[in-house]
Amino acid sequence: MSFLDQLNPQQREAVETTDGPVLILAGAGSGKTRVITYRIAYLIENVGVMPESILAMTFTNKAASEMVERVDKLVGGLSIAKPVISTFHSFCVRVLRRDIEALRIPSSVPGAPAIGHTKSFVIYDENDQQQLVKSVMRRLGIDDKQTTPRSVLAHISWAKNHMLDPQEVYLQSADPKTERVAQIYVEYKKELAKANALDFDDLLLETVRLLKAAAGVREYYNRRFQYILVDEYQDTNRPQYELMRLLAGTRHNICAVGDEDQSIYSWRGADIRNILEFEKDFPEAKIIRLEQNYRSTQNILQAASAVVANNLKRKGKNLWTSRQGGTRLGYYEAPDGENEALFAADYIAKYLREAVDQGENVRAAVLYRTNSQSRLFEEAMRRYQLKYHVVGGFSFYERSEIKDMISYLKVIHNVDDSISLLRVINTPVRGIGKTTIETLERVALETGTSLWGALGEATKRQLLPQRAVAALRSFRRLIEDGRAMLAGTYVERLEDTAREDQHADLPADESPEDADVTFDPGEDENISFDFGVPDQVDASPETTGPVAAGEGASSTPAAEPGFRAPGEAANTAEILKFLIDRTGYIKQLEEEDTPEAYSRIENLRELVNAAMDSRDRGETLDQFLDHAALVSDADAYDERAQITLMTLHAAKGLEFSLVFLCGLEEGLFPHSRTFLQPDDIEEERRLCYVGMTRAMDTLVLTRAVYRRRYGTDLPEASVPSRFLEEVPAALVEELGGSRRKRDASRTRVSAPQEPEHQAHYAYEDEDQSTANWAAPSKPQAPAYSGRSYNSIDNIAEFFASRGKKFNVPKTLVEEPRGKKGFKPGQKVRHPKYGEGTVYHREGEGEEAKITVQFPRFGLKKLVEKYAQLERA
DNA sequence: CCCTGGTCCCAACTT
DNA sequence: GGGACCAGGG
Repeated sequence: MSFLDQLNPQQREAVETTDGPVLILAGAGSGKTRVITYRIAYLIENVGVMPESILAMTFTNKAASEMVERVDKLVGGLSIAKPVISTFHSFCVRVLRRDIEALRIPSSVPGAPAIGHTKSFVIYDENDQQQLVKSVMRRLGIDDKQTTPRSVLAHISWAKNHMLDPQEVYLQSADPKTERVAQIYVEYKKELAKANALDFDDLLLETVRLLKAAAGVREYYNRRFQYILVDEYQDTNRPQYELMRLLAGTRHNICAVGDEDQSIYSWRGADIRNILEFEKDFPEAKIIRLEQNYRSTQNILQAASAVVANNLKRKGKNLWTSRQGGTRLGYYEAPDGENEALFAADYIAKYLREAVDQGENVRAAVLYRTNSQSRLFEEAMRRYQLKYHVVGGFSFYERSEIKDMISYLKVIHNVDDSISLLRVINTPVRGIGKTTIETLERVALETGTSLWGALGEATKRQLLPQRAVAALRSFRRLIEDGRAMLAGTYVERLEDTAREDQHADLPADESPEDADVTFDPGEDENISFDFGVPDQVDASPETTGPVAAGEGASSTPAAEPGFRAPGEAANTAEILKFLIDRTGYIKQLEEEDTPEAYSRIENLRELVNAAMDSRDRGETLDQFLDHAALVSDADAYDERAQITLMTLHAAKGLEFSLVFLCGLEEGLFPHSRTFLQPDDIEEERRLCYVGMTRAMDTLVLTRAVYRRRYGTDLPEASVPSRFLEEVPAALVEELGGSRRKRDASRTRVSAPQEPEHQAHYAYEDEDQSTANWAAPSKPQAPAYSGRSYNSIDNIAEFFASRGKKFNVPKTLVEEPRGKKGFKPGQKVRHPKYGEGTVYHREGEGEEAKITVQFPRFGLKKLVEKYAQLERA
């Protein structure tokens, strides 16, 4: 095969060793993804393996979708059947949707339903989990001041990742706090079961339990998947490891790929021993090392290797590259976080411009330790009118209006989902208040049912005032009608709906109000807010997979795209429209008549669009919900974006011509929470290694001398990250910063190495500023106080004073004050959001804020002075 | 019962 | 900078 010629001997061996266990130790940039994808192609084309009997597991959706794409390029069009390439969690959901009921056990009470989850289970995200823990703690009377729900949840998750059940946590507990956690854990589990819900960790745990307990199910998957690949093996945790072993069956055609130097998820239970002891698990294993790095220059590789060499717990390896030399690493020491971000924007702007001039297509990334650092970089990029893409951060599915609608869908899908029910029972307000809910909760507890069950019971027992009963009945009908639509048995009840809500007297599809939520068929495909990867991953088993849509007793038979005949099951989009309409959700927002409200309406339309897309893919409601739970818009990693902002964790597996590694300060990176454990520091160092090795040509390290912790606090002086000290000085070039002698603690900057630069530093004017470096723990006002470099003018001034050729964009320096004065109705263009219409204006002169409606981004409030708006 | 505004924490990484 | 929670008035 011709594609094999593109591989080096080790890669080729890794591809061609198809049978038996193989461990591929793949150093950074050594062509790991290439090996996996070629191996899949080789199995299909050369060995004649059926595509659908290949299973590849990754950690992130990003990695999965990239792999799908690359495999498609190699073997696309050969067959309709595709290999299953999926994250661990997505894979588990599919298995559970098919077979979880095999875990059900008959009730001890004759005639009572069996115990255990059904196929209609819902997935609880972190928020849901937190609500659940909170309510359990409230009920147990545990003060959540000392034991916060957060910490309890973290503890429970830790236990789950190590496969400890509540009893084991209790037995191992040595302090009252852990005992309380065990107690909460028990109740938490019960509540999940009652709600027919699984949390993220359960997805893995229950799948493992299922494959262990149900031999038939296990055999089914063992027959189905003959070749298994596991990516990022160094980051597998205990449940993932067991899952892998169960799936490998007795055939052992397992191929694990990993790099112990890139293990960065131990906090999620990843056990580095999995990779270190692969040979013990599979004595017949073949080990293949990929040590040629194709990505980075020698300088970058050498620097990264020097840093990670400080770790004691590693096997050690020799990565080499044929890309001799290269530019030295840059180091820039910014006075503060704002300046650090502006420097990055400036540098990247120049870098990209030069590349364009030379006809090169390059990509740059800004990497940071914590998500909250992104804000400053975003602002800087906007000021420089640079197009950028942020990975992570806020999610579409985290917006309250979206969560509300998703919760409605979840309740319709599974009425026992009490957390979701609680969210929507009075949203929009329908007169069901605290007292009513408390009564329901009490009844639910007494009768051992979910809140939905309590709803009927409380009405029957006449425990509530007439008003509340009426409100509850209205809510109940809404949900029942939604369920009837789903089942295809929905019959219009005019007399009910008319009394309840004047909107409900028409089926969703024909309602005149539909203009709010529906788009013309010709148009709606184009108005898609990109909040998910194209779901080839989930779609693949549709055609061939074991988890066919609507199989068995699934409550959600597949719906035809387009309209439906009477009596046929409604699809997700139709139910959504029905809900929006019947609850009057949009109508209420319209009455609010605020920019924010219209923005929410816009988001709801996007949700309907998403549901229509889902329908067109032939997905059922549960698949739509699974997607919403597992695939966040953070995964919409846009490869075409020239500039990407993200955390170091999110950058794993990616590469960029230029990488900015920012915030290299003790306490931030390495993070302060890792100081206590030497092992944690080693993990931070690996994270640093991962970040550095993302760079192909240019790597710039930066640090801010002063950094603000929260928005308004006084900035604190920082100590340079220890990782900076570990980079060999010979490989580094100072980019106008004041990098002092190696040992920060004894530095008084008494003898500046580069006086001409130092002298220009504003904070050098005052003696005390240098003292801050020696005693950084004490929060202190910046020594350059009185002069803030946050304001635009000062930034320009600052750079001017330093004599640096650091061109702050013109618009920053010469403010076109009052020149614009955009008025409502006017069309404008924004560098990031594109064309929009001015909606509202408030304030005077340069402080004026204008609200602009952008077709794809909804309403944005912008300060006219800063927003780079143009007439369109 | 509902809405508002003030206050108190907080923020590590991800499925 | 911002979400979660609570007190107090309508």
